Amino acid sequence: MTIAESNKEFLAYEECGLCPTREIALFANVKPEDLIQMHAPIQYKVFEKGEKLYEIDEKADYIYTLHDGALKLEQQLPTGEQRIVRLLRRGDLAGIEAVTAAEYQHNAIAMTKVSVCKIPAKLVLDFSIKSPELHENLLNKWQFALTTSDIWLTKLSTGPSRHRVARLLIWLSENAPDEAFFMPGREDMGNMLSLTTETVSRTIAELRRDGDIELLDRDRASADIASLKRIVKDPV
Amino acid sequence: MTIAESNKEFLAYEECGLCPTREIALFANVKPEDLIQMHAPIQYKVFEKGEKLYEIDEKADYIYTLHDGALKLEQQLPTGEQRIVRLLRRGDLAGIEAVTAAEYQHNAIAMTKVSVCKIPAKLVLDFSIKSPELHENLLNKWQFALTTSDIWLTKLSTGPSRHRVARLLIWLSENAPDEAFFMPGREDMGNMLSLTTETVSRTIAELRRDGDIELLDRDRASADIASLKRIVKDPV
DNA sequence: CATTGCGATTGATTATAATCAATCTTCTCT
DNA sequence: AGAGAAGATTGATTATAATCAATCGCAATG
Repeated sequence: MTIAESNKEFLAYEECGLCPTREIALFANVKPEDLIQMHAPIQYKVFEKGEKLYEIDEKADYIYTLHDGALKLEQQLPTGEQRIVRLLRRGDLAGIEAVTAAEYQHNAIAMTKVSVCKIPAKLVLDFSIKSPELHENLLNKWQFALTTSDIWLTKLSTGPSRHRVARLLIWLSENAPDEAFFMPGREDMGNMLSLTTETVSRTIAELRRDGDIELLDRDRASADIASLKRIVKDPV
Repeated sequence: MTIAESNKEFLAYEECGLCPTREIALFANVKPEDLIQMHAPIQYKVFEKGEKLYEIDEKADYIYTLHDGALKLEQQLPTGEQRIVRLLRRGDLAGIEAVTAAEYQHNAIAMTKVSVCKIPAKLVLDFSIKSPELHENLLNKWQFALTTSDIWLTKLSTGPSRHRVARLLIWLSENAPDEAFFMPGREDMGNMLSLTTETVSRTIAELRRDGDIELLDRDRASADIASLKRIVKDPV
């Protein structure tokens, strides 16, 4: 860990007004005077890869805005199968159910080193009534989560393995500014797509042979998006 | 169509306060004085089986509360596959995205004869700021939709066909007061489970032979829930 | 009452993904 | 640098679901 990175752990934004993630997160457009009242009980935190932010059935008192890194929300079936139901990135909210439900509904696990703001749910609920901006943001975040869920159902859980993997890669590469994007481990990918590790691995290998993707790192890849879209017949 | 049924089409609840679905729907607990202001622009409507309430990319100006019947929300892939992402029943909201988004994100199609209230989205958005009760209901409905979506991902899109079908039947039978519950056609079931019509049909036939379910009607069935739960290792 | 048509079922075959098992790679830790 | 562990890949085989193709059953229709 570099010195710069380790410092991050102790860094706290004195005011949410200075937070670089604010404009894409929950507090976008919230009036400065409201923000000042809110920021005090908010904690800035860092989780290492593999750490758990919260777990299923735990009392849901906080919601988290994600500044950096990737986070998975997973559920488990009595048969033992794992299912990753969402993958969160910069600007996304984890534990949003804390606003309306008593317990968390997923295990939230850092897939990379992750930095978040930990916000008391009660604070959000109270202010969402006072601040129309926050109210609107909250509805937007909720809608976004639901839309994403729909995408996962239609695009990532339907069709042959080759299509599913291609669609996941397309989705991962969206919002990635540069060529490279985060590619989770094969097992995690399998748990997002309802496929086994081996099937995902074989499919990735195939796509590599065909020159559709290139692995840059353990968890970074670049892709020929147009080519991937051709596989799933998406408009390029 | 019986006379009673056809009359329904012309029936309108003069006041939302009298609506039998209110307590489980969007306007639960909303103050009577707020309700009186709101109910005027709300229309009571009936759709026949197969009719479309709205379609994808259509301008989203209304949300619908479902009084009776079953409604599917579906999306389509460029490859032609259909995916049913939600199945709505009494008390559920269709087109909830109208509150925050410009266009509908699904095709909404009646699976049975359906009765709804058609509510201008703008009305809901405006009042959700004035009425804390409506605000809370809206958040709850949103959370419920998301939780359901998660269930569909984990329980209906994961594991072997037998498990998926069993889990769908369990889910369908929940909230069904009596023994009988609504069972969609095989093709629709397939589009909920990412399985083909034939596979669903074979699985249903198997469950019938094993005495786990019984078909009462074209679209009604009763099930030995405990037995189904045993199949998917759910706590009985 | 026969006809039509749609949805459901069943059968035969093929395609696909899961499973079981063995390396191979990469990263970590000493 | 070397040992070990975890993850990824590849191979062989089996299980599972898709596909293609009939047939059946039931309800609506003339």
